[in-house]
Amino acid sequence: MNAGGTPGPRARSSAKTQRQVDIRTPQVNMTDIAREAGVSMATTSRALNDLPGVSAATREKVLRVAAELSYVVSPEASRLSGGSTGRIAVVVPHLSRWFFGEMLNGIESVFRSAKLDLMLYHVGEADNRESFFHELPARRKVDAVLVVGIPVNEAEQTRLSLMGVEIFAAGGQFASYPFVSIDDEKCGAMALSHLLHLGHRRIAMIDAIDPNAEEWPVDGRALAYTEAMAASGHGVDPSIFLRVPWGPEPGADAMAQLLSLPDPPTAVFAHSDEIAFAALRTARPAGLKVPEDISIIGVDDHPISAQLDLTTIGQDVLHQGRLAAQLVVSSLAGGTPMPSAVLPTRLVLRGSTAPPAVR
Amino acid sequence: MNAGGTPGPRARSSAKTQRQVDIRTPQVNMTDIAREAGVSMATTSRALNDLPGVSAATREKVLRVAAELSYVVSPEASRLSGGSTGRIAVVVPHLSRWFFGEMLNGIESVFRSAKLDLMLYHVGEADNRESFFHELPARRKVDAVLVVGIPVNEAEQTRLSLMGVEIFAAGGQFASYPFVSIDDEKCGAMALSHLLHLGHRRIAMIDAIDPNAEEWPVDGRALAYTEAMAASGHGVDPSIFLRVPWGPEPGADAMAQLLSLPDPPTAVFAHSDEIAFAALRTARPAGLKVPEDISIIGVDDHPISAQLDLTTIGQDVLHQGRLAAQLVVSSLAGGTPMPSAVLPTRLVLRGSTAPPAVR
DNA sequence: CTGTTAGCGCATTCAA
DNA sequence: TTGAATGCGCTAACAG
Repeated sequence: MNAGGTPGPRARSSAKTQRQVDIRTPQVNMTDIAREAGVSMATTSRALNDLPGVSAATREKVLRVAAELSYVVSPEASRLSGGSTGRIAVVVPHLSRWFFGEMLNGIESVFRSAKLDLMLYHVGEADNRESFFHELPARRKVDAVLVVGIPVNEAEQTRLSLMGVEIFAAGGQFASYPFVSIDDEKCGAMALSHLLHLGHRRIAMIDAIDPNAEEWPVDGRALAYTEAMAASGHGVDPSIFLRVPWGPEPGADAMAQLLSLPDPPTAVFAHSDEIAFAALRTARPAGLKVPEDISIIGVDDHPISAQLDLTTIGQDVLHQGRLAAQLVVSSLAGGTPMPSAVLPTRLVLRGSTAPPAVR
Repeated sequence: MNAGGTPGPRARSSAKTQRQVDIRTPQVNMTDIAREAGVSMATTSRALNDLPGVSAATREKVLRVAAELSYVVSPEASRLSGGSTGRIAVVVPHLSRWFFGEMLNGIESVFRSAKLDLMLYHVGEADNRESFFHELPARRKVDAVLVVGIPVNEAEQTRLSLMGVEIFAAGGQFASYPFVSIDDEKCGAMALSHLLHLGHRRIAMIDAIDPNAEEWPVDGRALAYTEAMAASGHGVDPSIFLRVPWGPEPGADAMAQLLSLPDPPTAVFAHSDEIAFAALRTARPAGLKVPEDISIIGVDDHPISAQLDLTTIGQDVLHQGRLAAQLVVSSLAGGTPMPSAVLPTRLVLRGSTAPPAVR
């Protein structure tokens, strides 16, 4: 009976939050724009979704009306009825480090132009990581997951793909799912090659490890270090191969430790620029000049590195982010999948490295 | 006819992306768990949503079955049927600057524990800004918008509130909507007070302006500078009050310009630490020692500031982010609204400031 | 305390 | 090329 034109259940009496009145602007829905455009909902839907089977004139009219009423499809309803969510989850292990901000920057720009919404998730500790992989994919909250800088283990991969969510990676390591990154080993090799060519023999490394991660096979940069040292015939001296948690303090402590050695290194390869900054900062008060007394090289080409005159192995993080996002977009679009990409790194020569002082 | 037990419309032939087969794991839905638990969907829903009116036994049984089948309610369906979206839009003007990363960090942590999803939007240029405010609010994509570091103009506010989306701000300025920030004027006053107390008379400011913004009433830090200089009786010399675009290069250029003056300043107040870094970096090659020849003070207490021994006006960005997010959460929860907050700043005394050299 | 019923807004068959 | 009808999975009245 009430199927006629009566208000019906539309006027919900606002269950829990007894608000004054439900003054919400009447939400424009597809029915409205269909009526306004003088066509059926089916046609409206087709026009809006750019599907075939709609005359140009009709489509244009629908789009115009939709624009006028500033209508946007409800992602919930669209989703429920079988479409995609139009959302991508981006998972990062850190938010206040330059590298991840830059990645987000690149990723966001691509998603924005593809009209995809970016859902940001910060997974640090193991527990929230577990809850992330458990909860997020559930019920298809997103169409895909793009993880930045961290590995996804087997179980997590399985869970995601079971839920129909594709995985992509940026800035991590080579993975079984599509990814974009640099070659950390080559990166390390470049740094070591530079130092060795300068004539350094006693080269230290301050490697940064993530206490929360236990799955990355081996840190490529550290691997390159040990290999290069071994290959050069100098061998790896454990006392100058330090692995510390990421951060300024641990980095500074490691540097101090190196400098206090009876036979300190003449050069230091820092896992990343931010660690190198700490090393630079520690060398000076210790009475050492960079690069005269000790050379320091980092990785990233952080914006501040130029200001500190730090020699580094540069990578184009923004580009990695963009490329990874494009990987996602193109894959979702369904065309031929883009291949994973390994981006080049480059030696950025500045003033923090020089030949060792003659003894 | 096909209403019986035939595959029916479930086995969609995947319109655009002719995938191999639709091998998706059969999604468990509420109907399944209701059947399995031997109760109705309504009861199941109530049990799952922790609503009253369900016997303890029944509830437990439902929860157990749900757990066994690792079932999670579909947020889409749940929302469609009348709830909120559970999503908050966070709008930032920059992504690769420390300040914004730290803000995101704080914000994300609160949203995560409140089980809200964070949708990240980067609005830089005016055009994408316009499209953001035009597209986003429509159709309840989010329950609220938290803007970081930028103002929202009247039109944008109107548009959002019309769509039933509440606005909140973090790290910006005082606004008509709920916000959390520091007092930029007081912040500037602290810096100036410090320099004046040290005995500086000729104090420069390198202010960073955002070329894209035109709406912030007046930059509080710059205002404090001009006021303090005027109040101290030294007046404002336009030749040492520089306003440049944010960034290392503009900052360095500004510093170089100051140093090339016939009567260079003895102290520099930089809009933010990152500008101060550039200033530090520029002073040295020019043959000036910091702080002996020139004092430099920044704002933020960026992690690298400690390493560069930069005196600065510190602010707790992480806390601002958290507080702002809590503002959103509590408001959405519907209880008594939390008040806007102005967080304190502090003088972080380091080695880049000292009394001016006696002439 | 529990089940029945009716949509939420949209995409998608199928028939026209 | 279009329209009418159906259901996506769930919540919220309303009865029992």
